[in-house]
Amino acid sequence: MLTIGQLAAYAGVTVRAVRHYHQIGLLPEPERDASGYRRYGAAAVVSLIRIRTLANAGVPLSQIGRLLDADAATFAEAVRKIDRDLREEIERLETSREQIAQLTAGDSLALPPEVVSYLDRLREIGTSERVVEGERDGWILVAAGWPDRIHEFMPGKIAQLDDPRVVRLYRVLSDIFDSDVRDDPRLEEAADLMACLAEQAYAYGAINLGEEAYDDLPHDLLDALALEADPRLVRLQDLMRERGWAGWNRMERLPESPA
Amino acid sequence: MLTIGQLAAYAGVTVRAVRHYHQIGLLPEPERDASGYRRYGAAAVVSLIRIRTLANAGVPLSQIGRLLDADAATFAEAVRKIDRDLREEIERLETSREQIAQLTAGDSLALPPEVVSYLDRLREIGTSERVVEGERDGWILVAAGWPDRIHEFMPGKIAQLDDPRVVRLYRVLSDIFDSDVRDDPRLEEAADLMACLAEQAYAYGAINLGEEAYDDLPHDLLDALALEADPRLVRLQDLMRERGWAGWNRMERLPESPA
DNA sequence: GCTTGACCTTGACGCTACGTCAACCCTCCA
DNA sequence: TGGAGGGTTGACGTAGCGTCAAGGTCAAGC
Repeated sequence: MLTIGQLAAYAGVTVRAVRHYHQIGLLPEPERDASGYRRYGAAAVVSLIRIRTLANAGVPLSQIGRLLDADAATFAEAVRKIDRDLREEIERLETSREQIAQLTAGDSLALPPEVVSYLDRLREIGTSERVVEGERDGWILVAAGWPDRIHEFMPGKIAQLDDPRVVRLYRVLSDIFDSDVRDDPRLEEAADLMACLAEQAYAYGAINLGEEAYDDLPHDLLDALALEADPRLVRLQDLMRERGWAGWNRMERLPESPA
Repeated sequence: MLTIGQLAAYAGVTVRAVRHYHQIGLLPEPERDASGYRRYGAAAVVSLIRIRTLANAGVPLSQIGRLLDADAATFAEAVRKIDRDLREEIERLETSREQIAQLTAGDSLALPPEVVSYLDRLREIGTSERVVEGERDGWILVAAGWPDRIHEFMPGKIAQLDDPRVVRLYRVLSDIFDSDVRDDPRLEEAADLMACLAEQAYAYGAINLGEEAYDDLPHDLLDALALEADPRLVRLQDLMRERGWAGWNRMERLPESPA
């Protein structure tokens, strides 16, 4: 007669595993000797080896019991199902591997490559890290909610960076938000630039077009994100309203009012 | 301000997952409103999306916190390690798939193919299912403990089945163990056959040879297995001893005694 | 003002396949 | 006779949430 340790050693498993199989009813509890020790016969070794063979093949313990005394057809069917599960799991992990291969560093996290190069170009034209991070977070929201449509936006955004007024705008914004001045006079200049750009876009019809096409974007979420990032943006929003523009991520021309 | 449900919906995760991230400190708990509800800003959506991006890529939650604000070098190193882990896991599952592909049906469980064909040949020569199962269990023990050496045994065992005396032996044993007779007279015939075969093997030197080479086999375990399977084998063992042979799986010639 | 349904709260157990104490008992060997 | 090295049960820990349970809250329609 064998002790639990000897049984485990013969089958190449741990004592704990054997007790676990007892607990879940996979291996029947053997007789105890006078001192309460479990005592096993040679047949238990065979049972245990058969269990381990299936377990090593990736069969969940909950199914091994049924499988061990199933007919050939049932067995084959179960084996097919387990193989399917394994294939799916492997595919999930392969996908994970591809995903992490994309994650080289900070920016690329949750962002498609064209946005990453847009952010890089922002840095090149002298945009401060704070402002770039703000842009990044905004694009993360867009990329998460509208992964397909982001490809429509980016070419235009990247092209904008060739406009010297846009470059100037980002530099001014960088200066403003890198300082701690509460009512920065440079906010006026920024507002002027933005109004000017909005005017142009409106003339080209880009804004009306956008209004319809991008109606489902989470503009309020993007607005909230910006305002959370820096309260001075509230002031900038006011200045824009003075110039006849409302909204933040989506510009709207206000009805003319007696100023 | 967003409720937890809205936050979760924006990021494409479950409410439970968000609460879990709070619990493990991955996502900071937000302020509560008057009624105790959690209220989130837009920045929380960005944080949550960044977390999910890493989690979807297979990064364990316990590491995501460190990773989100790590420098590029640390990040790259961590990504490499995670990729290694994923590769290992995939390889383990691939191995599992290969294993279950082998497990077509009953016998092949835990047995190499040559043993399976040996068992099939046993059936062909008219061996009963009970005896075949006994043989199978014995070979499972041998295959588990000495997976390499089993290739040394099998050719000889398969060749033995061409000997009409061996065929006769298995048929007699099948008859005996399929019946319920306690002191079956056919046990005598079985003993005669076994003694005869042992004598021949001894003459060819197969037994002495085996004695040294297979000294490390678990003969006592194999003996125990047989005796557990059917108590009538004890009687057969006695009969063999009368004929000058001891042991069961490994025969030994007894010293001649005045009988 | 009341109901109803959808949403929020905390707390707790469940899942897989065991690993790892803790606290204690039993056996064997020098 | 004592110590090493077995064995016993019981309980918690792992990863990442799912899924009740037992309530409190909110918004809408009557």
